[in-house]
This record gives sequence, structure tokens and C-alpha cells, in this order.
Amino acid sequence: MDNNINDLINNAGLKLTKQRKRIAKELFGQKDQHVTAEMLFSDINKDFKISLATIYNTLRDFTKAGFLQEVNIESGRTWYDTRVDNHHHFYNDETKTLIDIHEDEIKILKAPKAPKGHKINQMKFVFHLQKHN
Amino acid sequence: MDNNINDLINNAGLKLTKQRKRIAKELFGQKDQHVTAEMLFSDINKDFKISLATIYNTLRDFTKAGFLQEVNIESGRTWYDTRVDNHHHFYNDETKTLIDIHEDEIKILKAPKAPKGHKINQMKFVFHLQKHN
DNA sequence: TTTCTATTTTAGAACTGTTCTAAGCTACTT
DNA sequence: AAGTAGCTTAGAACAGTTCTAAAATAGAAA
Repeated sequence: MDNNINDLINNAGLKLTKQRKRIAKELFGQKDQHVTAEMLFSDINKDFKISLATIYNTLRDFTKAGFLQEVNIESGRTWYDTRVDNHHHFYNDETKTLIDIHEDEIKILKAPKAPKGHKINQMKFVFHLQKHN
Repeated sequence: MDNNINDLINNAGLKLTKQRKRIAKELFGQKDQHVTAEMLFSDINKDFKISLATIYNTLRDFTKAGFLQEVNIESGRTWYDTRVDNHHHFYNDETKTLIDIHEDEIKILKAPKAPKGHKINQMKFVFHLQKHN
């Protein structure tokens, strides 16, 4: 099960370095995580010296390999989501936190028609949350 | 009708400066525009000297006044939309262009339930486009 | 094992989009 | 016509991210 990750890294044509193992552990150790590069960097650096460049390189590599999905909500920083299936998000603007929405929690009766010569490749829905008493 | 814009600026408690008039003309001269700060800056500067800081200041002021809506799709830059009603977007990742989707082109049968203590404040849907032959 | 090399990591420079600063200018009020 | 709050500006500063080029290392080959 730990090897699962290692095998995946290898199968993606990536060398199994200490840094990648450590990042993978951080990301895939618990499920459904949402992280930014800075978050990963400071969390890991509590007990494992790693450079910010490696964090960015690895996030890019893992995304390319399909282990992660980028989520863009606020311009200015990129979130990485360990869920790579098709799904959507709640976003709490106040606490700046993301919550997954499983695809079957939404039912679309009518989808917009893509412009001529194009088709819809991916749908990304963000539901902004507000406190409610 | 030109005064329309000027009145709106005034009513928002903003002084009617040359720069704001010019930016307003650029933004609201034709309808349903999507611009970035850099786009506005270079378009206007073709015939009217204006500083980038003023562009940013004005985009912020106009947004606060409700004349514009921010759209965040790619992290790294902010789009401004002259449509301020509730609507959604197609995004062409290849050409980096936005197209409005009127709200009635989408019908949602089932919306996700907001987490306890919260309610959905705003829904922002992005439909990523792909070429299709 | 040891050697070899293509990858990887790294510190720091560079870059992009945006905000801040503080000095001079100007729209509007009196 | 003068006064002032608000505005514009150039450039510095900042945040997030990518780039660079030198040193380190995983894994293949001998």
C-alpha cells in the first residue's frame, strides 16, 4: 500500500527520490486534500529539509502524471487537489478553504451549448459559501 | 447616454477624472467585455497616456462600485467582466478567451447542500472548451 | 561493487501580476 | 480664486511561480 505510491511514481517515468516520496506521503497519506505549494513547503519542512523549487517541480510532475488536479479559484495562487475524478467545490471566501462536492450531489437538467467548432471538455463549478445563522 | 456612465461614477462617490472617463469608455463603450488590467493598459495607451497603477486602482474602484465583476479562472491574472448579473462562462484554454453564458442556458435540478452554518452565496461555473471537428 | 550518466535537487535570480508609497496634480466646493 | 480631499503617477515592493546552472543522486550497466 505504501508501495502503491512508489510504483505509481516509477510507472510515471519518475525516479523515486526521497523528496518525491516525502511529498507523496504528505499528499496521499490521507485522502481528499487541498494544498498550495506554500502549505506543502512549510508542512514538510517541519521535519524534512526540502526546497521550494522541488515542491513546485513535483507538483507539476505529479499533475502531469495525473496524480493531482489543479484548482484555480482566486487568482494569485494555485490549489492542488488529490481527487482527480470529475467533481466540484465549495469555497469559503472567509477562511480560504475548499470542500469537495461529489459529482452526484449536482444534477444538471440543461447544459449550455458549446460554440460552433467546440465542445465542452470539462466543467468546473465553484459554490462560494457564506456564514449562515 | 454618455452621461449615464459619468453619473454612475459620480453617484458612486468617485470623482469624474479624465482617466476614469477614458477607462469607462473603453469598458462600457461596447457591451459584454472581458478584460485584464494589462489589456486595458495597452489598449488605452495607444492614444491616451495613463499609468498602470491607475488602471488597477480604477478596476478596483469600479468593481467595488458594482460596475464590474471579477472572474478568476487561471491563477496568475484576474479578468474583469462588464456583465455584473449572475452568469457563467465558457473558457477557451487554448486562446485564453472568455464567453458569457446567460443564466437561463443552464438549469440545475439538484444543487449541493451547503455545509452546516453556511449557505451558498454565489455559483460560478466554468465550462472549458475544446476544439471539435 | 564500482562506475557512469541522465535525472533530480537546490539556492538564488528572474519574472509576472498586483499592490503600495509618497509626491505632485486636479476636480469640485466654498 | 483658493483650498482641500481625492486622484494619478513612477517606481519600489511584494507574492507566487518559473528559470538557471551547478552539485547531488537513483538506478542501469559493467
